Amino acid sequence: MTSSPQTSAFAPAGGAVHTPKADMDVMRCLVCDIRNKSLCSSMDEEGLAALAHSSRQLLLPPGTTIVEEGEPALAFFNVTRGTVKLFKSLPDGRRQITGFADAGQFLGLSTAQTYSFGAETVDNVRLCRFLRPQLEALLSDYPTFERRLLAAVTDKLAEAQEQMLLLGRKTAREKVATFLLDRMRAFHQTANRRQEAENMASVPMTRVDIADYLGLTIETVSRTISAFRRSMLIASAENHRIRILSVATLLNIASGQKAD
Amino acid sequence: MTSSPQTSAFAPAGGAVHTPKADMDVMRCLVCDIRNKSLCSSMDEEGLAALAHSSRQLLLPPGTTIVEEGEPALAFFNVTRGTVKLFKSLPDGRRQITGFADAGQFLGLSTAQTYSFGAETVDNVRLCRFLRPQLEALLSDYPTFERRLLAAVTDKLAEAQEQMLLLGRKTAREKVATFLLDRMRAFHQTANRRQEAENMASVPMTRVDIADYLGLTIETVSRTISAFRRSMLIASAENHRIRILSVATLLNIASGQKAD
DNA sequence: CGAGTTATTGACTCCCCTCAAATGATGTGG
DNA sequence: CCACATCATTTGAGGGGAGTCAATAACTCG
Repeated sequence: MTSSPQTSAFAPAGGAVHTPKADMDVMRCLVCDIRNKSLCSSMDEEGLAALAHSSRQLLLPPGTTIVEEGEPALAFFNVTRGTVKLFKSLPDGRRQITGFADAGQFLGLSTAQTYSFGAETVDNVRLCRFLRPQLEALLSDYPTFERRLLAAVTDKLAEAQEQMLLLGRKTAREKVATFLLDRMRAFHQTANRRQEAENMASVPMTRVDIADYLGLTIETVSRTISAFRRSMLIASAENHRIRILSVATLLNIASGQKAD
Repeated sequence: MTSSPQTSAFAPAGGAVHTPKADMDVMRCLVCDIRNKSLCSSMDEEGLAALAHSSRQLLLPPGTTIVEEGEPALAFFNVTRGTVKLFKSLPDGRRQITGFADAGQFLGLSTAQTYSFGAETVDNVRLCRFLRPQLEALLSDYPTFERRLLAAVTDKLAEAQEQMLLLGRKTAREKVATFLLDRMRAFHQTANRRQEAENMASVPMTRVDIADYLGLTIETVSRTISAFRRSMLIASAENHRIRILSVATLLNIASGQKAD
């Protein structure tokens, strides 16, 4: 909504006077700590400025609705901090979480007029919102950006297929093992210091969310995690974190070998 | 393989002498009966000629492997007739079919060096194969084609999310009802004559495939279909076809209402 | 510290799986 | 055209893994 005059430190010479706010806005993507990950990595400096110009940054507390199933698909988002859950529901309230979008992931793409899924923040989330016309302009103006988005959606599809294998054919034990390893990888990718990330998994979501993601009940999730803890495969850590004590064993379990 | 002399009435005037083979090749997409559906619909006549030039047509019998899990991802395919199954497997043989690609659907997209899934024909299949460099050239040369592919992948992702809801949260009864309705829609889209397609579902795949698609066993699939038949919700027809007698009731079941 | 939320653990149930056998469909050669 | 082999599907009987219901324990945050 705010249409501010945009002339930045990197802009070609010109005498325009501009507000600090506008300055900050155009800088946002250039200094963003995930500009080299995610879709944004397809952009050069000029492109990053265009991204900043096309988007608006949002800071949202845990449990905030980002998009609602069935509502008009007006915007596209890029997560730059925190974790978002995507889900679909049945009329009686049964819910399936189809994925978690961590920092660097996008969400909100739709060819239909309305969203076919809901999205909600898990923890404190920072994201960039692109309204649809602006996203389309970016796609047209920056072929590398469009190519990068195509690749990102393709990756998401491969992920979805992997998750279908999990939901349709894995046991509870295998599901939870897979989940913990995935969370370890996610933490590894988003953690600032690699050292402390070693064998650590970030699990900011509740048991309800985990159950709805794995197609289980909270009781089964809880029992399975307890069993892993008793078997010394994992150990609890502070701040919704779990330390993986035996990656190899969990890998075996996750891929269906019956090795304990 | 059979190259029959093909010089058609639609060929542009011009004195160039060319082989019948080349003629046929360049015409293939221009006369394809699904050129207005699928990705190809993004192309004008010149584009269709480019498509034909970039691809090779394959005719495959049932049970033929198209791509193998873990093999180099060298090609991209567009199904123009028949049905293809896509799947992922666990080391011990458990399998999840992640989708069926009917006429007009694509398959084989991958950002990785290797395919993360397998694909096999269900019945007699005709498809167009694009080698990777040629696909990439098409994407660069025809922006509308790339945009269309992005939309197609986005749709596939939405489908995958719907299937995750099914796999994770629906009962056997709900799964089978959903499947039958989906097959009805698929038949509706690909049938030549709309009249006979009314309430008809094409089910060319075996019980094993259906079970692996729905995350069930063949016995449960069979029992559930038998129960629907006894309840007069469906009736068997010739040629792997099923007539839906009560779409409304099946819709209720598929969406989780307990209405019989 | 207490009220509300979230997680764990236990006892029991049930839906779907497993194992097994019969029936039906498809194709092949005599 | 039929006998026979093979494969796919159906149906039945019984068992088990995850769900349901219920109570307790452990957080979280005024």
